Amino acid sequence: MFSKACEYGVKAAIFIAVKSKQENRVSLEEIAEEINSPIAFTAKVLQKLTKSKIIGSVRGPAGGFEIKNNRIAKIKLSQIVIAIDGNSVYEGCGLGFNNCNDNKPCVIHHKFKPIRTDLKHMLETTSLRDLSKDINNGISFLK
Amino acid sequence: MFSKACEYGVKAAIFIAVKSKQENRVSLEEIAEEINSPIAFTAKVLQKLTKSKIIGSVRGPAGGFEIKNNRIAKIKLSQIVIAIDGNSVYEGCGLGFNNCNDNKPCVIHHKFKPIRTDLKHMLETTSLRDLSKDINNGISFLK
DNA sequence: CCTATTTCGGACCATTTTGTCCTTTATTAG
DNA sequence: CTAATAAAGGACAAAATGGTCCGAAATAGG
Repeated sequence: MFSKACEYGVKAAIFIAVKSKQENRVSLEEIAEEINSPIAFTAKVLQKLTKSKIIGSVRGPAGGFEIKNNRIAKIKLSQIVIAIDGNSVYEGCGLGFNNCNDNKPCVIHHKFKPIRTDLKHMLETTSLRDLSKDINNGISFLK
Repeated sequence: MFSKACEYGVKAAIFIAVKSKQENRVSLEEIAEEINSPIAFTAKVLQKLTKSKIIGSVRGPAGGFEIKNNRIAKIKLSQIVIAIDGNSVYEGCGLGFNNCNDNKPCVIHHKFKPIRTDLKHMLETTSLRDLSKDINNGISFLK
């Protein structure tokens, strides 16, 4: 469904949100440790999220990644997915056509449409705040 | 969502179903031409579908691929997807965990579950017959 | 039986994705 | 200013996926 890079990105963003609410910044190493991901590869993913202004980063001692508290509820899963995987999940046709639409549908277009719509809606309405709640409650996990 | 191989597999199976209803067998070349796919790669995909007994194949002159008419309504999209991509679409967690379930859910488990369930249901209830109808009516296309 | 046809199947190549390493750049503290 | 720290970013390596090529095996017709 999503690329590995995107999976790491979502997990990392949630962890950064959790930590940003509590205390301060988190380092790349802490993140990779927490979400059980390869360090250098995770760095690349975080760079994408930083360039997309989804997370903030500060270099040097006591630096790391952070998300301003007032933004945590505003950042939606859709933003992270688009920043990393592009909008293929959104626009992509189930059979890979790029000229498939309501007027000129591929054979499975109408079967896929409602599922895609639901997925899109879910991604656009689920915020980092929603997801970080369960972490604090110990209900869900990241690794 | 699905691999290229799987996309070709679905398209090919639908075309074979359409042709099997009308007349006789179709050759690899005809299939690749019709669904606009690389010939040799399509051959590999068709081999998988043949081994999975989803389609039938006959070698030699006037050979090709076919689906017995009484099977067209019974073959569901889910069978093709599983034969080619495995059951990752079914069991896979949205964040790639392999130990994620209702009791021990990942952060987005509950958000993903209904979407995955709908997708599964759609794949399990959509048959080659359903899909080949629109082709004959000229409503949908394969390339 | 021979030949043409068509799928089967193994080996190989290309591209994309995933992952590593190392140098540069920014920043903080002493 | 210097040293230590941590992200940025380029170059490279490994693995997975997508795709090609060619000979072997099956089969039908003459």
